Amino acid sequence: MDHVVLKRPLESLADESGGKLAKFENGDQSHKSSTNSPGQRDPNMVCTAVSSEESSMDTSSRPSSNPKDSTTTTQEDQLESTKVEMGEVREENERLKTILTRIVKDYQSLQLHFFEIVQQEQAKKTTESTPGSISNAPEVEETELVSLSLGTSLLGHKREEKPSTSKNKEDHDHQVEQGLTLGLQCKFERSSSGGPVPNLSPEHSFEEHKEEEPGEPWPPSKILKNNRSGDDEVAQQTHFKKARVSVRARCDAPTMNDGCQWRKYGQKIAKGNPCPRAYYRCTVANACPVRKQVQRCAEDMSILITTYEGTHNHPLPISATAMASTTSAAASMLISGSSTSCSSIGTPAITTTNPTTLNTTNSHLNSPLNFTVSDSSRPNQFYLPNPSISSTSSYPTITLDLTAPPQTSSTPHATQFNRFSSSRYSSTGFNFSSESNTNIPSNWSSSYLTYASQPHTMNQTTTLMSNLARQPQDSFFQPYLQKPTSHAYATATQTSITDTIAKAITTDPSFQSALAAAITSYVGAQGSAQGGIVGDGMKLGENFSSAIPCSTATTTTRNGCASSFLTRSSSSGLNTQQGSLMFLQPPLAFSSSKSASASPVDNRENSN
DNA sequence: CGCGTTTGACCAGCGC
DNA sequence: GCGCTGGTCAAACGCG
Repeated sequence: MDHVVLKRPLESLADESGGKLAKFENGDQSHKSSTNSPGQRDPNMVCTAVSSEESSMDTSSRPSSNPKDSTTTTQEDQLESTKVEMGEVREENERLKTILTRIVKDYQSLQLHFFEIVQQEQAKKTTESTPGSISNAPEVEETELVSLSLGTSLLGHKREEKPSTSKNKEDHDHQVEQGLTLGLQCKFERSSSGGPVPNLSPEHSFEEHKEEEPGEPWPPSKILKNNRSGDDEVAQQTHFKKARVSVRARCDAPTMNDGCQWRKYGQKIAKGNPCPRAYYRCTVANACPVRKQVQRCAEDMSILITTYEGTHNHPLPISATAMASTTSAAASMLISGSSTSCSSIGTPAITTTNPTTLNTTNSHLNSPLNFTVSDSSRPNQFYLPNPSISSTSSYPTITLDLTAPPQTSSTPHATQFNRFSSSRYSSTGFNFSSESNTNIPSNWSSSYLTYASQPHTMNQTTTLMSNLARQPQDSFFQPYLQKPTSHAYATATQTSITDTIAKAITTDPSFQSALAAAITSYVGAQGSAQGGIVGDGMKLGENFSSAIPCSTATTTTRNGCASSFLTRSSSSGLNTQQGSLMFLQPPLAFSSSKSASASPVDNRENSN
């Protein structure tokens, strides 16, 4: 009955968040009853059960008015306990309201701080830049403003300004091309142009995502066509299916053991790589749309490139949730960038020779991942560890680089997180189950990966989640921060803004807090959007985004935000594993108590 | 015999 | 229209 505490805070947050969270909540309500399997428990579902219990209690209390009813005593007890719980709920509501207020304040300070920094950078740039190189570009005079919006205010009138600034679609597109938009509700305004450039409001961006990423990204239309089913989903998934998450890791085995069961269904020699590319599909569930491609890097045979496509539509083994959540989060963030820059902007190729592998400057965060966003539709735009992988692909791909690639980052911070250079994955290197942590690089095993076996380390878990969210954010900022103008300017802008963001993140705790909250919320929202149609299990991201708005994640240990919820959820009788999973697997189905023991496939992979 | 892998064929998308 | 390439299918094959 402790779970009853959870729902009210969610609702109160939803109310205070101006409907966005409420939307998620409702979205969840709309389908969770039919999608949660009996064995799966999540806060919302539990709360639903509690609610129904309460309602049933109400109905049953009518006959209890009969003094002769022998159940009157027990019902009164239940009523009293419910009242007590309601009191707890109110307390929790107050607590969460306070948290939310703090978030808003953080966000506001963040926004002000960032504006200041950007203006300083712009002033610095105009004084330092050589007039000859970029003075010909009219965009030099532009002032770029990045707004990291947490989904509050501002947006209404921003939207209203849209029609006035773009007289027709062409103009609109053109402006959007020049005004840069980011996945995390970033806007760039051109002060010289007078009017604000159409930007992505959070609502807009979320709505877009809901339209474009309604659910699982797979199966492709072709497959569904063959299956003669789900025509509507085909149309809905057409865009999102293109999101890919590629993982580069040193691995001796033919494939990484990521905890899922895979069946090989094909093998091809890809152009430009003597090593064959193997195609696997997930066999955990019959109709699971997830595919993965495994290929050795042509340049370094010890590097295994595993590319994941799709979202699992079934509960995952514990051992698979870490990788799945990682890839899903990355895909979500990629999609956020793709949908805002590709779909909305419809921008042509933005070229730069600078790779965009980026790393956060927060060295203390211990995040080991290098995130690379690649989209071959934009030639030479991204760091492509293996051209054969994505040079001809039409899929936007985000690469999680767990190796130590050549230091080609455009920022000086890139070397800080390449700590895997000496770590070679064994065949079980990606077995995220609790038993195999010894094979995992210390960075992961000590923080991110141990969540499955140590749910009580929630601080570590949430911290790493935010790292995961923050780091790629930085990287996929870059492609869209560039303007389709001169290469020199694009590079300068890119570096400048990246440095600006990095500086802001590293110097201002409020910035860290607010940005982490924004990203984690966004990731959660993405997860919600994806999970909306997937159907199985709850949409974990909802809980993450709505229940821990300040998740603050990164700063959980510092300011104690969200600790209340986390503590509760982990101590409220939930399966501890689930409790831990809840915050790390936004887009994925809830895993039941399925054993993490290796499947036959796992064994096979392990044995190799 | 069941299950998974292998491998050649087929199809679709894309560029020339 | 043609060729190239990526992706998938499905029959053949191997293994336990």
